[in-house]
Order: sequence, then structure tokens, then C-alpha cells
Amino acid sequence: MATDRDSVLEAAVGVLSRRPTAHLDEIARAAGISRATLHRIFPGREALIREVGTLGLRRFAAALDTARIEEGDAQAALRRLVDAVVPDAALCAFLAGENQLYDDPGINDLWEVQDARVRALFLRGQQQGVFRIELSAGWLSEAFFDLVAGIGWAVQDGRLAPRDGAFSLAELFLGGALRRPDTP
Amino acid sequence: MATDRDSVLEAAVGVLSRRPTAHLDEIARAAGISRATLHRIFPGREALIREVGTLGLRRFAAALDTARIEEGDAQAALRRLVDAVVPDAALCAFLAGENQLYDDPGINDLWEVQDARVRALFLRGQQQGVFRIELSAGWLSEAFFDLVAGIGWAVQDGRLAPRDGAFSLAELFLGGALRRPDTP
DNA sequence: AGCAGATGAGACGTTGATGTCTCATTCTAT
DNA sequence: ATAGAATGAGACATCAACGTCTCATCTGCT
Repeated sequence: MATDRDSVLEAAVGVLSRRPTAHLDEIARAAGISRATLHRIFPGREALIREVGTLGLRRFAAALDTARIEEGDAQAALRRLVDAVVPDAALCAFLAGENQLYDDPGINDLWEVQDARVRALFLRGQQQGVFRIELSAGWLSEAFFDLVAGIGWAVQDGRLAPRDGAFSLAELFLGGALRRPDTP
Repeated sequence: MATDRDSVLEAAVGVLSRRPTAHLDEIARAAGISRATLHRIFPGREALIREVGTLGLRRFAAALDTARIEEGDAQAALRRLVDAVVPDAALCAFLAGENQLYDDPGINDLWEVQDARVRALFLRGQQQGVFRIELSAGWLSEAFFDLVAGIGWAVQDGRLAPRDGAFSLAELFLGGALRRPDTP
């Protein structure tokens, strides 16, 4: 049952995104299973971490697909991306915190592909005159991901209401913190 | 010699901000000393991590002081803060990644004080009509710190030139990613 | 040169998480 | 109801990092 595996991974994210060094006991308890069963599903800790990473990247890639970021106006595409990615913000928070994953070539490649897609979105937006050209597409892409992770942490720790996630992310990232005098 | 301690902590940050689970061997090698000497300076791993955390918070607090964030126009104060904090972005990146530190009450208290100062800055800016009121001061504060950490990671990994750090941070955070038609 | 202190290299025991095993219990399908 | 499979609980060995120790070497000072 793939659903079973994914539900365990889901629970693992909840623990690991906060404390990447959490013991397997803790993860198993969070998933509602015993440590023995956890080992039956995943050969070991390394495999579990890797699976969580690939799940996060699969979800992120699915969000890019759902948002159809390659189509239409760049700003509208980014707003669609925000809505699509915020539900998986916790997974992105895990990915952001687990730089160690970049040792795995498979995960690294998968990440590169998705990151390139987001960078292309910003580049396209800059060519369309929608996004600012003073900021590099690479930095926009990285900063966007940082803020998505920030949403994930804030929601998990109860500092931000889940309903406010998409709005807070889109408004801050697109419009910045400054009040615009011309748009009352 | 406090300078010696700090130089070791400095080196430790370089390693720990990327990989929080790095072995003491690795940290000692990065600092150019042996593991034995590392143990002579810091009683153990826990003490080392705690010292790195307090160093980061001291530097962050010093940046808030240097920028005089309690004085004058909120936007100008934030720009001063950006300039003051970017040189220590790597330390902030460590603080952001090491949520585990929040177990220590001393560090937790110190963090609360600084976070409250930043939140007060945003609240003041909102009252002055400088910052947008649709975004909560708490989220602005958290997002700002996330982006500072992002700067630290990007610079450390060579994805962003150190000279571009302050500009990229200030422009994105204050003005957002959207191009403003009215300010060519 | 000679001495005191500091450092590096390495050995050693301890500790805690991990991986594997067994066995009793529970769930499920027929 | 019963056989088979799956799960939980716990014991056990392994292993890697940690903390401590000793000793040789190096540095700095007189």
C-alpha cells in the first residue's frame, strides 16, 4: 500500500522539519506505528530520509505542474504556484533545512530540474516586464523557496494561521513590505 | 584570549550552518585546531553549540544596536538594519536552521528580546504608514529573518556575491518582486 | 640553551542510536 | 472459527561519535 508509506512519510516530515536529528523512536511514535514496523517499511534511517526528500520534491514538482507555471502571465503563474505549494510548505521546510540531502545525486538532480523551472519562470517574467530585473532570477527563485519554507515553519509552530499562508507569501514576495502610496 | 574562542566559533558556524550534524573532528579541522584543543576550549558539543548560538544572538543584537532601529523613519531604520546584519548572515542562517537551540531557556529568552525589537520596528512602521498593514508584524519579522538566513546560505554556497547581499535583501523585502510601473 | 605551557596525535572506555532478531498479540480473510 | 499475515514489544549486538586520558612535540619566554 503506497498510501501507508506516504502517511508514515507525512508524519516523519512533521517531526524532521523541526528537529532533523530526531530519533527513529520519535518518528515511529509520531506515525502511530512501532519502530519495528518502521524498519519493515524503510530499511534504515538513511532510506527514510531519502524517501522524505523525494516525496518533498515530487510534491513540489506536482505543484509546479498544477500551477502550470510555464503558461501565461508570469505574475498569474506565480500566484497559482503559491496556492499550489503552500499546502506542502512543511515538506519544503524540511528540504530547506536538510542541506545534507544534496549528497544524494538522484535527489540533487531532481532538485536541479525543479529549481531550473522556477528560475525560468522568473526569467520569463523579467522578459515580460512583470518582475524586476535588478534582482537576479536565481536570487528570486531562492528567496521564494526560503519564504515557502518560512511559511511551513510558522504554520507548524502555530505562529501563522494555515489560511493566511498563501496570502502572506504572495503579498510579501510580490509586493514587498512597503506600502504603495498609489494603490490605496 | 576571547579572540581565539571567537575565531573557533566563527569556523564552527561555517560548518554547522550547512550541516548541523557535523562531527567535532570536522569542526576542529575547519578551525585549524585538533579535537583535543577543541575540547579544551569547550567542554563538549552541547556547550559549543550553545556558544555559537549566543554568539549569533549577540551579533544580531549588536546589529540592531548599530542600526539604531528604534530611531527615526522605519524604512530608513530597516535599511540600516540590512546593512548591519548582512555581514553576519551566516550566523543568522545557523540560528534559523538550529531550531533545537530553543530548548535552552537562556538562548530562548535572548532570542525573544531581539525578535520583539524587530517586531516593534515593523509595528512602528505600520503606524507611520510606511509598512503594509495587511501583513502582520510577526510575519514580517519572521520573513525578514528567513531572508537574512537565505542570504547567508546563498553567499556561503557561492550562489550570491557577498557584495550583492544587502541590495538583494533590501530590495526584495521592501519592494517585492513585482516591477513598479510608477517608479521607472 | 633551558624551561614551562600549549598543542597535536592517538588510544581507550562510555554512551546512545541503530539494525536485527524473537515471540506474543492482533487483525483479516475465508 | 481458524489459519495466515501483520504488528507491537522487547532483547540483543553493533557501531560510531563523544569525552577523557597520556605522551611526544612544538612554541614562547627568560
